[in-house]
Amino acid sequence: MPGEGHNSAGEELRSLVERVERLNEEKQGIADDIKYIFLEAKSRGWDAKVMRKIIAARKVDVDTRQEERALIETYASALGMDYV
Amino acid sequence: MPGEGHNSAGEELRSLVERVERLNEEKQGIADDIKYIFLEAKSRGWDAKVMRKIIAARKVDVDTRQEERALIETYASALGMDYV
Amino acid sequence: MPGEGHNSAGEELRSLVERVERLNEEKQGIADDIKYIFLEAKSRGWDAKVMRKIIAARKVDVDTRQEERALIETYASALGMDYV
Amino acid sequence: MPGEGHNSAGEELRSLVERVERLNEEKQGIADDIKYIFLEAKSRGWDAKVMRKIIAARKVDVDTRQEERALIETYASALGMDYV
DNA sequence: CGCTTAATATAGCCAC
DNA sequence: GTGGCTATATTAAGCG
Repeated sequence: MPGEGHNSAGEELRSLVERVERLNEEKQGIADDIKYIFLEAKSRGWDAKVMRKIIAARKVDVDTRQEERALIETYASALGMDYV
Repeated sequence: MPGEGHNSAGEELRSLVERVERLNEEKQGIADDIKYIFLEAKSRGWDAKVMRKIIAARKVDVDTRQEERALIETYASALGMDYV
Repeated sequence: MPGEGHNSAGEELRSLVERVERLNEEKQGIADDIKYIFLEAKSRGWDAKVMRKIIAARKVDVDTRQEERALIETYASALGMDYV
Repeated sequence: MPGEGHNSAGEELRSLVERVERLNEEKQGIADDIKYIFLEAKSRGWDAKVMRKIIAARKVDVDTRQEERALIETYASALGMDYV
């Protein structure tokens, strides 16, 4: 452990731990906000499961996906595989 | 799907989706901050894995933790294992 | 814990634990075999990273993927999003 | 890509990929077997989570485990925490 | 509340 | 040997 013999070692650790805990709380708060939005959407008749799929799909940048496909297809064609 | 026939249905869905996406970005930002703190801690000589255990332990009370440990020791003893 | 008072409880637990451990060893052996194949492929000039992509792509059944896309596109069109 | 111009290059790649796929299937089969054992254990009243901890513990020797625990306690004490 | 799926954490591997 | 990356294992969330 760092700072052996210095009484400030515990303070440093405490500070690091508390910073993480504070951020974890913020993160949880945001997760709660998201959950609330899905509840709201559901109450308006939308399907949360499909919404999640859309959000996941949008997360993958189109260009990145196309680049990946080009790379994959180069090799896939060598296998004669049916990659749609 | 709600609002079939109203052109505002897509807008409502879009709004909901974008609100979730915005919050997801914030959440990811915080996750990155946390990761950075663990890197900083590591660079100062602290063990990130142990820190995570400490942070998890601070979330549950002493009794709960003792019960979990007692259960593990019971299983270990049933196997004739040295579990310290 | 089950079998409280029966001396066979520990035997049952031991049996379950040892079955899992045995299977874990087998699984590890196969993982080693796979690692060896990638080393062999590399020595023949193939790119392991791309091979992994191909393997992952083949794992997703084409029909399943197309069904998912149809579902996603239904909703995506409501957002006017450019899902390629 | 190796063997450019030789029609056997694709076949070599295919062979490598299929060998990996075959082993992945075997590996998955074993993973399923393990999952089944935990279900069986659960149905007999054992706690799968505790069993996993026991199995993990059996992989490391007593000294290592004691050192890890001592480190956690050192951190906890630096924070003035009750860690039992 | 159990069962399935997503998020997170850990560990192993590879390249630098 | 350190740091990023991938894969696995564990945990939490969501859904019926």
